[in-house]
Amino acid sequence: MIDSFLKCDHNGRMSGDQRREQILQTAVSLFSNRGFSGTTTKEIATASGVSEAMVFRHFASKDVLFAAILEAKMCNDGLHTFPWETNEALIAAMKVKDDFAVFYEFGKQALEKHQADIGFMRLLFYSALEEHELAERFFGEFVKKIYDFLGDYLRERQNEGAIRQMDPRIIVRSFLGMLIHHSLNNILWDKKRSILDITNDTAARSFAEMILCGASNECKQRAA
Amino acid sequence: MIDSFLKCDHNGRMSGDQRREQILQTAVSLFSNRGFSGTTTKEIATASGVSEAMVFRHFASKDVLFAAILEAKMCNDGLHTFPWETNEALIAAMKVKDDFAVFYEFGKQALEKHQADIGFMRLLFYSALEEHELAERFFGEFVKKIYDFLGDYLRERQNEGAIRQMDPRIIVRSFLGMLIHHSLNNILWDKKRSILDITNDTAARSFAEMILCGASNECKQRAA
DNA sequence: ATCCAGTGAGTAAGCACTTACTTAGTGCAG
DNA sequence: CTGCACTAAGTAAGTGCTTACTCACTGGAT
Repeated sequence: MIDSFLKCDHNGRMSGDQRREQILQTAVSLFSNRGFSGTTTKEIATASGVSEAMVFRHFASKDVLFAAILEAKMCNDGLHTFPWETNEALIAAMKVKDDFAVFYEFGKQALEKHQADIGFMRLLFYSALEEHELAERFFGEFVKKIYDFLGDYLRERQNEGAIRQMDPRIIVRSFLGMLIHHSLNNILWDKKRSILDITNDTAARSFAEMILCGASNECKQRAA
Repeated sequence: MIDSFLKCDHNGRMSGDQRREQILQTAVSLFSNRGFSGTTTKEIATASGVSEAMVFRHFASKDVLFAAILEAKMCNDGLHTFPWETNEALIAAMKVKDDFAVFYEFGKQALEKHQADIGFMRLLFYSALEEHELAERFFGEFVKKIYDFLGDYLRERQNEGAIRQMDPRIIVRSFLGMLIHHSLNNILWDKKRSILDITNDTAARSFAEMILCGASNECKQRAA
């Protein structure tokens, strides 16, 4: 149990579970860099330091390997832990109805999560383009719930007169748009941040400010 | 010249130029649906109604075919015609400094362009993930100029006191984020629009309103 | 008779996946 | 503690099929 953690030599013989996990991680990295059809089982084997046959001993087919990755990513990588379940600053901000803090905390956590798992982000996009299961499940099990959660909060604040009367889902789409597009720029289009190089904190702050002003009752910008 | 346009029968014998163009269009569709490595030359040939050999008569290799697509897309599909060069409502709005109309017209045109060429959008994303040349060129030759253009307009309006003092590139990123994320939802993640089903007009109107309120001087949302 | 769009039948390399086999670790009877 | 049966980790060398790409050839229009 304990000393299985110490076995970090990738060249030697591993236990079945260890090797399986290692092949899985290698495959995540390769799939996220080159896509499903752009990655060969030979490459996965070589990068894992084993022969191709070992890949097929642990995963019956390339498709099964991909499915195992989905399962692992959906279970481990906090897809079932939502921001409002763990982020205490966010929970506190919601209790006292500090709208700015709510959006700021939510945004910052999202941006940091994106940055921490670029591989998962890329995998998600590949999955969406190639219409693999991951994209659909991610959308159904995660994104929809975010719309519900933020939408509910906004509706509550609308009833209290704090926020302008409009479809709250449009506000959520706008805010998520800012966050995800910003991350996408950093990950995919402008890795060197030549156009805009700001910290996650500045970004979250700015986006929260803008979305709140945009949704506030005070602003008299034409609604016609 | 003229009657070459009339030859629409895909089965018969075509002129070299016609066939080349047809193979190109077929390839665009297939690459955008399955990605580069997910599409075979055989598929392209069959879908074009010719033998594989014909594909290689017109394009020396699969890579050359892809490069030809990039060239065609960059030249034809309005990558060198910017919104502010053709959209008269936008030009007029800028003259009279009707900020809402500027963002509304810009946004609506963008959303409609995205919707009209889903294939190109998908190709762009595949290119970005697979780090093909298209993504880089598109970003350098198109996106950067949009940042410059909208940024310049916003800076001007800041000097006139109409817009709050903040980095105008953050405003541009927020606005483009709303637009592109919305299109991406419709194209990639939520094709059936189960979360949010609004017209391009409603979307452009809402986003323009929100970005302007968010950037206005009036709103007193916390800046700390 | 001469272009030239178009083909059938290839080739060599690469693909996912399998087989037949070897080696290293483990428990346990003597 | 040793030796041996048993199992699990690992491989080399394939399988048949697909891939990108080639070439000698054909038939219809000018």
